[in-house]
Amino acid sequence: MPTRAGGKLCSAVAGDLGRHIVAGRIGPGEALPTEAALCAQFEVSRTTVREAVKRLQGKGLVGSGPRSGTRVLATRHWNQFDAELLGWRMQSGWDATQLDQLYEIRDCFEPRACELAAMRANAAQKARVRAHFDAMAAPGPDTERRIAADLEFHLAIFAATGNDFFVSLGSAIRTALHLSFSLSQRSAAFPRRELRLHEDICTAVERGDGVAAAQNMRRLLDASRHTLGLALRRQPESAA
Amino acid sequence: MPTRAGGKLCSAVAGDLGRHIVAGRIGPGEALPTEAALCAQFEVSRTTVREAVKRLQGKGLVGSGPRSGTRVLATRHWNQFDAELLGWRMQSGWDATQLDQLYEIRDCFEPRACELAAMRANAAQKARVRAHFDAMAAPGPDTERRIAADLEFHLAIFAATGNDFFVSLGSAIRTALHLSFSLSQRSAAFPRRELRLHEDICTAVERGDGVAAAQNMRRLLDASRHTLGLALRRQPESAA
DNA sequence: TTGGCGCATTTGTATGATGATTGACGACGC
DNA sequence: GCGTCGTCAATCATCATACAAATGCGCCAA
Repeated sequence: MPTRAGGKLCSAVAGDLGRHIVAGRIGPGEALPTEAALCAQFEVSRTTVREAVKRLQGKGLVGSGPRSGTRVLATRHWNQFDAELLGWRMQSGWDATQLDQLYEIRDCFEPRACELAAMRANAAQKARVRAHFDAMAAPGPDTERRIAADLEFHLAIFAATGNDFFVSLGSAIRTALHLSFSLSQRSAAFPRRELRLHEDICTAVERGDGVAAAQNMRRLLDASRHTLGLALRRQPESAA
Repeated sequence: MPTRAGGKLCSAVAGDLGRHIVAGRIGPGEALPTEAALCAQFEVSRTTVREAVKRLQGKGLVGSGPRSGTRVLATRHWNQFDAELLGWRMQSGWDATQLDQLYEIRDCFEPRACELAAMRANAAQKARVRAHFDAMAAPGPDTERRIAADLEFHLAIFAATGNDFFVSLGSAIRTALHLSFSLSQRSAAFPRRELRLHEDICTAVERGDGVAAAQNMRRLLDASRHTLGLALRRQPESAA
């Protein structure tokens, strides 16, 4: 298997620079050190520095030009759905506001993804969703594996939509989901309600009941928010 | 202003490779030509080739490793929300299925974005939305400018949500929106209904009426779909 | 004051060389 | 005959150096 992330040094430099940028230590509009300075700072060759910077360019973090140096672009140019970028943001600290924004996004597309999955999933896709639920529900002390199963459960639903954009969204927030799953300490006290909601989603998808699947996903997101102690900014339509 | 896309040659090579890949001319799992071959093919140096490949790596299109060469990754690794990637996909042909997938995503995000914008936008943000609507509604033969105003209208709504993810989504699908706007030939026969719906959205946002804003955006998306001759996969809740 | 021009700095591109990693193939032992 | 292990070679990763191009800044002159 080819190394997905490419080389090592280059990735390390890109990661270091990326983390510095997303942490705000080099504000938008400011220039990065010159290539020569970066070479000295990281003790690597100019080739490596340039390849690292090219990675950041591809994510919309920086733009460069002769004489003006390499400058951090405004955040609106950043590709917030880039998996690496999200990872860097998380590692640089992740406050309640950012987590709230993430849930706002999940609110948008996860219920809808459930609905589409229920409407379109074939037998194999449904089986995968069920399998990941089973792995999640299985008793045992292996918290890490349960979190992984939870994550795969959500990703399987995205895959079942048959829409590449949903799949991509899933990959993008994979790390973020992993964080939020980890945050809710569910080792011993996995909320029974959340587990039940997962099962309800699973069943609804298998039945092809899109409305129920979406509804249960909304409830699950609300429950997850509650577990994390976040405010409910969304109007709970279960009240309507 | 620094050149946002970075260099020229490097970007050209990355674009050529990217287009080839998204067009499926180098299927997932297949290997790209070796660096030496690419140098010969594009008549550039290895430095340029490697920097271009690094850009593609950053987008999840390819992964590389010694001896195995640089291989195209499975589409699930691709960052579908990358603006450049979307642009390449469009330039490589854009069939009804892909356009439909795009609208499925817009269905998820845009109504909710309208709702949030209505709930949170400050005076300046509301003014920007209104200004772009005015530019769009202004009479005149300048179709291109009207399309640009339409695009900015949607982006302004994303910006007004105050959620970075929405902003990023806006940038990501910017090119796609531009295409879909262009597809619906609205030079002379700009559908009056769509214009009206834009105004309704604008007014609802100004009033702070999130529900109405979202509802009107749903109608606008449906109308836009209709204009493009796409099937309505979504259950129109206006019937409920 | 203002206009243009030149220069220095920084990025962009090219080239050649060396090292590190890994997949494949063949040799060897069981 | 089969499996394991070591060698080999292909390919990417990194480094070092050199030159070209572009552009912001300051200087100079009108």
